[in-house]
Amino acid sequence: MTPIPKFDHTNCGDCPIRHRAVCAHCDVNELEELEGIKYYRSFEAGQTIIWSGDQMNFVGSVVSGIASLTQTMEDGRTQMVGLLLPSDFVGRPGRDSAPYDVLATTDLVMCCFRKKPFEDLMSNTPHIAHRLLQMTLDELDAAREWMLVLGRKTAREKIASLLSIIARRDASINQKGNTGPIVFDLPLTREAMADYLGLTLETVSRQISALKKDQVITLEGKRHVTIPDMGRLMEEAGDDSDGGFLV
Amino acid sequence: MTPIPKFDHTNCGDCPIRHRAVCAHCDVNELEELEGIKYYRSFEAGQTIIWSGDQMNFVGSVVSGIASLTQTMEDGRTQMVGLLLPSDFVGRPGRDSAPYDVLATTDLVMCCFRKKPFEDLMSNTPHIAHRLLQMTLDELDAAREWMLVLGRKTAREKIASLLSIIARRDASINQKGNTGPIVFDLPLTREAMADYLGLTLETVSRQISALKKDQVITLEGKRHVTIPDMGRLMEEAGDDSDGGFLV
DNA sequence: CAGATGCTTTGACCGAGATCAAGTGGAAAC
DNA sequence: GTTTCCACTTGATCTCGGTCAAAGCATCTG
Repeated sequence: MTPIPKFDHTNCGDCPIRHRAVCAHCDVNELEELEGIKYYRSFEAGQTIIWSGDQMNFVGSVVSGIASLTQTMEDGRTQMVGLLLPSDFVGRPGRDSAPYDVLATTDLVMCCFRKKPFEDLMSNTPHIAHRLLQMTLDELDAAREWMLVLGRKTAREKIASLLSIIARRDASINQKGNTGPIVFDLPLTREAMADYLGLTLETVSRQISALKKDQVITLEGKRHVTIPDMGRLMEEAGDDSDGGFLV
Repeated sequence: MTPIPKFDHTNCGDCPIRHRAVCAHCDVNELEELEGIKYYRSFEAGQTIIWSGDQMNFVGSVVSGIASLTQTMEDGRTQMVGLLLPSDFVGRPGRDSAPYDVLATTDLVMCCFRKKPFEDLMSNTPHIAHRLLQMTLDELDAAREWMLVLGRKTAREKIASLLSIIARRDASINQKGNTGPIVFDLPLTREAMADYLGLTLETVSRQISALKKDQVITLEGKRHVTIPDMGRLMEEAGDDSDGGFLV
């Protein structure tokens, strides 16, 4: 059994997501207030964090790991509707039941705030509300980008799109020079990718094999991906290769 | 040639979207400030309001009519990513170029604010910022709902989903008693529906014919729809028939 | 070691929806 | 009136991705 990831810093100043999360714009005093109501929770890969319809008595930020928002129909068809990376926000102030299942896709640490105190704090500190608005607008843009992928792209383009998103994010975190091949590990199973892309896991597998055969990507094992030419991948994704993207 | 729709009220107090738009929570003083920077613009059906990539020097609310946000790939494939109804907000404070094409789907009136003054006003009036956050979160929910439709539903379910969304909205505006058949006019062409649903216009047409044949809907002309049994339509859409929806 | 178990790959076949191609019907234009 | 136009419908055919089925492969278990 995987040990639950440990996490025990308590000082926001040391926090790895300090300047990207909902608290990004907070000054020292505001941060102190937040420290008063925050607590950490860890989840292991596969765990359900919140069930759709459940009461949500906290909101929070992903500190490390990946979570996903998922919708399921009665007959079992499921669609991932959000991929939450470190610094992303979970929960909606002003609403108390969850509209989606929230799953830990990898081992995960969250920085949680009890909902009521957070809401109170939010109404007094415009910095938090403003940052949350920014983040929500960014998520809305991402969701709309994804609607194009779901509605109009072919299976191959969908896979290429997902790979380029993951690659881009990884590049933005690791801050490397942007020349040379990009290397990363897929944080999702084939099934999770399928749920994200509106495909079956078989099709995901086939398209990954095809991209490998055509040397758009290289695979070591099932998860370790190398992208020799990012421009090529973007073409395969059907995007402008100039890739004018905000991260 | 269709005359451009007229609109000449200037008093926010009389405005039909007064309590649903971004100004919903404003008090009299705030409203007065808004009145100072607002102006109306009319568009006729089919006009492009903003091109993707253009400088946006205003933001605003849809007062009447319907606008759509659309993304287009180089080869012409297009996906609608937003359907803007009266009271919905257009534009993003803090960004100056548009990420999508904005089209007038029907004749349209917008209440516009020059961007800079609006941004300034927003930072001083939490009522506006807060309302905008609410509205953005609602749009994000709608976008995620739509991701399930695009990713996992069949063509028939997609059409039924779109019809039930339009029906539900119409019911919420017209505030009728919720018994008896629902009647409305489709505000979209077959092609616009196809762009919304990630289908071709031929498939849209076929599925509408099929729903008619199966008596889920009745058609007079091409656009006038009657829904004898809303529960039945929801079943066809693949939704829980209890329809726990916020409007 | 053998046997599970979970994730992944691959093959064979099928069908929903796309594509290509006419044709309909109503309203505006001449 | 008839011509044109546009939104829409319907048919025939093709194809991409889904479905069903089997097997590969790594890790854990006893």
